[in-house]
Amino acid sequence: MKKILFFGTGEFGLKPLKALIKSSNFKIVGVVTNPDKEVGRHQKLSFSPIKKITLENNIKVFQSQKLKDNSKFLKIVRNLKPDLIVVIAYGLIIPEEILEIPKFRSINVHASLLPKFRGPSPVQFQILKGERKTGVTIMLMDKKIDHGPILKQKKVTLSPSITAGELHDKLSEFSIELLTETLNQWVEGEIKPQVQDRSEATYTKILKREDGHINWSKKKIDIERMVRAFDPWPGTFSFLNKKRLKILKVKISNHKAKKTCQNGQIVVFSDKMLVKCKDGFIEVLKLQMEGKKVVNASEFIRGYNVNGSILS
RNA sequence: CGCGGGGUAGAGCAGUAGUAGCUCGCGAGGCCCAUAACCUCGAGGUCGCCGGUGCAAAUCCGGCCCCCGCAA
Repeated sequence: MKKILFFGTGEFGLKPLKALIKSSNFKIVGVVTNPDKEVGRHQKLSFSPIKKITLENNIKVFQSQKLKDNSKFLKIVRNLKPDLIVVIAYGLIIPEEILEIPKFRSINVHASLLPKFRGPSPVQFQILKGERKTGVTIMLMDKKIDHGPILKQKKVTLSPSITAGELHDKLSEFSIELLTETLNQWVEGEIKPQVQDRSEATYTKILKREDGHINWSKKKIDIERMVRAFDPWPGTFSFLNKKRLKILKVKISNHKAKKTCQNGQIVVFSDKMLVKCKDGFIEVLKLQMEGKKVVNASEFIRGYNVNGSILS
């Protein structure tokens, strides 16, 4: 049984971690996850689902603000004598001196077809860019982010209506089998790592809340993709009368815009809510006014008199 | 005690002291070849809960419950 030290914080690694815990070929000797945070409306201290499942299985949890130049943590890892390190959605950069400890190296699961969409937000950016294919890559880690040699990769077709949340769950699910299969073959020496083609590399940045602010002078297809790409996080929004209006679900409209319409202007047509953008209208289907509940556009129109108002 | 908005008819909203309203939905009838369109009439609310101050409270004061935005 090979000993694995697992690094993970995000939901993405939850199911794969569960699978490794159950696996008879591997033993999780510890889980490293980000420190507990004050979270939610009342700033209550809470910890990640990864930590919860780890504690439930009586596995040691390590939480550290920083790993770089942290000799204490380095010592802990050395003492655990892991055969492998597995990193999924951890959230911090892991120093090379730690990655180099295990005999079978350190392995990362990444939600894109590397070398494309390296970086922290592959799921969102693949939808944003309108990719047709996506997938999961299992790779060896080195000093650079998402740069190491590929062990295994599996492609999936990307549905044109999927949201980031749905794709995230789908790829996470998809990772379970791929990871265990890859690890088994890797420790048996059955896989030859393939170096990434550097010339094909693209990068994603970490998304911030403000990135969800819709620019209505963009094309309708870009806005539609953005709404799906940022669902559920960071979400897309606009402002109506200085109040924040979350735009939760939209559809590309085929209605022609009059010349007098300006970008961001709301046009109520029948019981539809259309918003002017660069090359036509986006139909808003579901939205939420600050402090209010989520409503369908038809309900929203009845209560608020917004025909002709401008979203900014 | 992180900051803030809100709980009014089935739905979404307006209404800061004096007999509760709008849009939609619902019911009945009408117009029409016909209709999700239009017209007429109608049903449906103890205004989140409890207490207080007023001649009078959805509206002012206090407490409680629930929902939500920001922030993380």
